[in-house]
Amino acid sequence: MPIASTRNLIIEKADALFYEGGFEATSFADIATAVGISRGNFYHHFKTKDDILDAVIVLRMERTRAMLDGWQAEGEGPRERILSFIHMLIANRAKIMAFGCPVGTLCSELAKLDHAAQKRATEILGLFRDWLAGQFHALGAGDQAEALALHLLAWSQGVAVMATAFRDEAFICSEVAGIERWMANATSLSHPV
Amino acid sequence: MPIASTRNLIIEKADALFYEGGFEATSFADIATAVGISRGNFYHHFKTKDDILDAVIVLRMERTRAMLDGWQAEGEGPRERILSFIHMLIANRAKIMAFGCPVGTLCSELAKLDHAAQKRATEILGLFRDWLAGQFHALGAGDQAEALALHLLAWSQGVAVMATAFRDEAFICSEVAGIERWMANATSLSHPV
DNA sequence: GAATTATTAGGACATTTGTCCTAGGGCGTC
DNA sequence: GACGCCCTAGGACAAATGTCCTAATAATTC
Repeated sequence: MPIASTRNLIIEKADALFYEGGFEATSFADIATAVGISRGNFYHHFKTKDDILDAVIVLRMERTRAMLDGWQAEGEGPRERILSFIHMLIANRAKIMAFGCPVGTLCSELAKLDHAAQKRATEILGLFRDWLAGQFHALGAGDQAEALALHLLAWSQGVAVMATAFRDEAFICSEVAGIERWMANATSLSHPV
Repeated sequence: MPIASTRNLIIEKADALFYEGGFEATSFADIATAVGISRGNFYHHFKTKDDILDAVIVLRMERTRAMLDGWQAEGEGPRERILSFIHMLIANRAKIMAFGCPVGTLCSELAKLDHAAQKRATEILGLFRDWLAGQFHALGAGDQAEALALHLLAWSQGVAVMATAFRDEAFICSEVAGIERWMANATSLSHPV
């Protein structure tokens, strides 16, 4: 856990505000107010808004890596690890219904803004993809591992978008159940989708 | 086809700009420039930015309804109609890779902005859901029809998000092929997912 | 304790934002 | 030809935006 320096506080609050309100709609003033510092102080830590975005992406990458490493170290099998990933949809359902998936919505927004950081944001999705591919590989999926990983990522992204649009908690649960059924079906894993 | 009045031109351009740049990031000036009129003229047609958004949503609803009605009238069976829906992912892949799904990204953005129009935007997704549910019902899915419709909608939304993030055309194609396989499998249709 | 650096507050700056007003031009109707 | 009405241009307006400067304070180093 990093020290609670002003800089880290800014990144923390910016992370939440970018998630809950979007990058474009969140202003310097919003973040400064949330942190409780003056706008002038802000400039000492971050020269531009894009610099904050970069820092937020770095933070999210570190947290994602830490989360994946944590699941990896828990000692259970790849099937259980994949379920840990999927159950994020349940654990974070309230926030997902309100704001969507933090990574997916950021990638979408940055794509529309034609923002240089979009590539880096996508790398977070890449972390999930590679980690999931590793799990599927361990399950014996062979060269289908990455395709299965991408498919599962897309599935969860779709659930997040729909859950946000319809504010439908039951839908999240039924889709997660569907993924669990899909995971339990060994045949599906050698023949993707 | 509506007449090309200034008002309709504004809605048309706003529709494209909202899609390609996002609602929040698109300004009055952007739309006025795209249409080729002065900002003052603008106000005569739309009092607020939200009014334009409403008009854009109405336009998209009409176009969606027209598209669905068109597929309905083509005389083929429900299975072919559902495939028409899915093949939008292929037909619009260039735009989807650049800007995502017009409806999904709008719903996500409006959710973050806590915008009053989010509900209306979601109704466009509702049109697709109800139409798809009708097709699944015609396929004999019974009371599973709506669940299947939501699942397929989520699937396509997920593909759109991933395609945007990774700019991956091959992924779109392979997922569409997966959906076609899923559609061809009658067993899946009585046991969703 | 002095010197240097890091951090802070407050505000300036030009630009852009959404919104709104006014004045005039083009139009058809009496 | 005069009237009224829709449409248009241009700009005014306060507020907010990202960016940047200066001066004062706090912390660290010697």
